[in-house]
Amino acid sequence: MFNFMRLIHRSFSSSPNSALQTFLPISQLCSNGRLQEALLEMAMLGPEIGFHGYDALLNACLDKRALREGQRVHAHMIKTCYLPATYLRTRLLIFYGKCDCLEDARKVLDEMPEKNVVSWTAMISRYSQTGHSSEALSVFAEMMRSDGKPNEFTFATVFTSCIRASGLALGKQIHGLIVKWNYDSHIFVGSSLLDMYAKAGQIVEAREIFECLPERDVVSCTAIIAGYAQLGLDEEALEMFQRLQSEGMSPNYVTYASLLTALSGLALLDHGKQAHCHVLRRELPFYAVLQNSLIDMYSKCGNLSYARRLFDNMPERTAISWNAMLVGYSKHGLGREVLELFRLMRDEKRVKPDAVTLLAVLSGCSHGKMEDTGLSIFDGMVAGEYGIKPDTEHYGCIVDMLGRAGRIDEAFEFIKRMPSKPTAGVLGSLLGACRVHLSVDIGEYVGHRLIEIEPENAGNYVILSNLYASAGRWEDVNNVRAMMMQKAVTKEPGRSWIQHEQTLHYFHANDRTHPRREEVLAKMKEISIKMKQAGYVPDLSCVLYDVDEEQKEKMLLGHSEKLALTFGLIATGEGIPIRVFKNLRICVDCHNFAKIFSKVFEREVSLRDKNRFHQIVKGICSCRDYW
DNA sequence: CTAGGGTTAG
Repeated sequence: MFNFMRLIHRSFSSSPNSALQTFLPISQLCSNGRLQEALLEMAMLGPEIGFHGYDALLNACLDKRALREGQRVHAHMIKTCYLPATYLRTRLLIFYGKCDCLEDARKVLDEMPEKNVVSWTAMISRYSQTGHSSEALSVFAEMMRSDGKPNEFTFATVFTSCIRASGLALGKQIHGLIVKWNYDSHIFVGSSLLDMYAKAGQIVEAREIFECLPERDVVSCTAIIAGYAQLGLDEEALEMFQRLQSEGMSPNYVTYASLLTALSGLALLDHGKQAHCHVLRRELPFYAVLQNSLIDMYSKCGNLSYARRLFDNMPERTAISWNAMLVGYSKHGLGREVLELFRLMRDEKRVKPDAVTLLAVLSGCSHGKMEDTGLSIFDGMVAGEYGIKPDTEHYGCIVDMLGRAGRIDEAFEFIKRMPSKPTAGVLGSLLGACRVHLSVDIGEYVGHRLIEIEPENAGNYVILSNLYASAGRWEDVNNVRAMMMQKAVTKEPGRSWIQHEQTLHYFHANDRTHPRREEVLAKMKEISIKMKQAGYVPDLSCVLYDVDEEQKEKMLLGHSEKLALTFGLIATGEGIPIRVFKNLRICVDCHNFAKIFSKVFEREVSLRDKNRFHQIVKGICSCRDYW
């Protein structure tokens, strides 16, 4: 009896043309992965394939992302005048969406006589995932107009498009809606919502939403970590990472990518290496995103050879991989390496250079003292050679480059030639150059225009007053300071830090907070004598206060990077390299001090400031005194 | 059936 049944069964499945058995075979063939045979079967039949048959076919096509096969199924429905129900139409929509045929998906949606939450949401999220934010929003708007009720799936996806396409205003309105409908404590909705606030720079709001979530998971924690890291609030990012771990969650590869951004910012090489080890030991998927952030971390922590090794071993490099590596060379002032790598990138033709690539290349020319090469690359961009038209940022980069080289007049002319109005950033970098090269006339003009454009930015007042100070125009200095007191918010204070035994030691100018400050000051007194014997002459023009010379010298020795260097000398053993980091640009006097320091105490010194690296060995700096 | 977090720029 048993054998007999099996015989019958076999004969059924081996004679596909008999209309009697169609129904079972199609779905069975589909679930066995035999899609081609199922399609053959389909071709022999009419609308009697029915709901289950079509559903199975579409599922199989979706599984394999088999676009042409799916199109045949769709065509078959039309040819046989089969009228699919909302469910099947939605499956069709999802199929087209996942195959990146968004127009076809949209057509299916438009032609649906009855749309439900799932069909609306599937369309919105597909638009959102492929970066079509404004389309996503317009479908959402249409959904609201036609009385469609969004659910938690819809809200979880819509905030991403809000922030990308239309700023925070719309997002806030929708936020109001979800509070009314009680979706705001849903974890998917909440993490998307907090992410939106974080990306808009409203990190306090983001944190509040995070804290109000009834439960937390890796994704919501990662969202808040990434939010902090993207705003440069690196310590807060680290804190949240520790909290994630202490609450027993396992970081995933996205979490590590964001963590590494924060570690790069703080230049915590040891922690970065630890993170790298964890990733390898826990066998997390080693996606390009993660490798890119490792490349960035190593190069920003001064370890270019590790970065390059990772880069060389990548099986599949994205544009971001190339960009991260280019930026690494650029920050170390290695202009020729930047150009060499850029050439390789263009030769390889696997990925196209993007706007950031060209920015990195131009800034590489800038830091590497190769202005003329930079200018000719810029001309190439204008001529369409790289497929990237220069935007404001590229113009800014050229202004920065010319300014750094002391070609202030050219930089000024260049700004006048810009097709759009110069942004505050562009003017700011020219003002900075005027300060460095003591170009008082142009600096005065630019400075006052900048203050008109952004009166709240304290940095502008500071640089302008410094410029006046170095020209000895103390009355103007006082005027500018008075204006600043009236209008501006306080500027970020300069500080330097150094890592010692798993702790970051921070120093401000004339520090009064560090527990070992007395010891550091005593040591500073001692070494300043040795330094002077070795040829250190304090550069009093770096002091921007109208005080006597003795006072000026004292102020110079109080600079935060000198304190950190001195601490490094006390805290570490002979011959150990000292690595100091500063949140602002390093001053000329401190640079000179560090060079002589490295010679006198036989220490390699590595200094990373806001813009770049200085690797100092035996009194010679990798920047060749050009920065 | 539909959903959230990601790396590079200065």
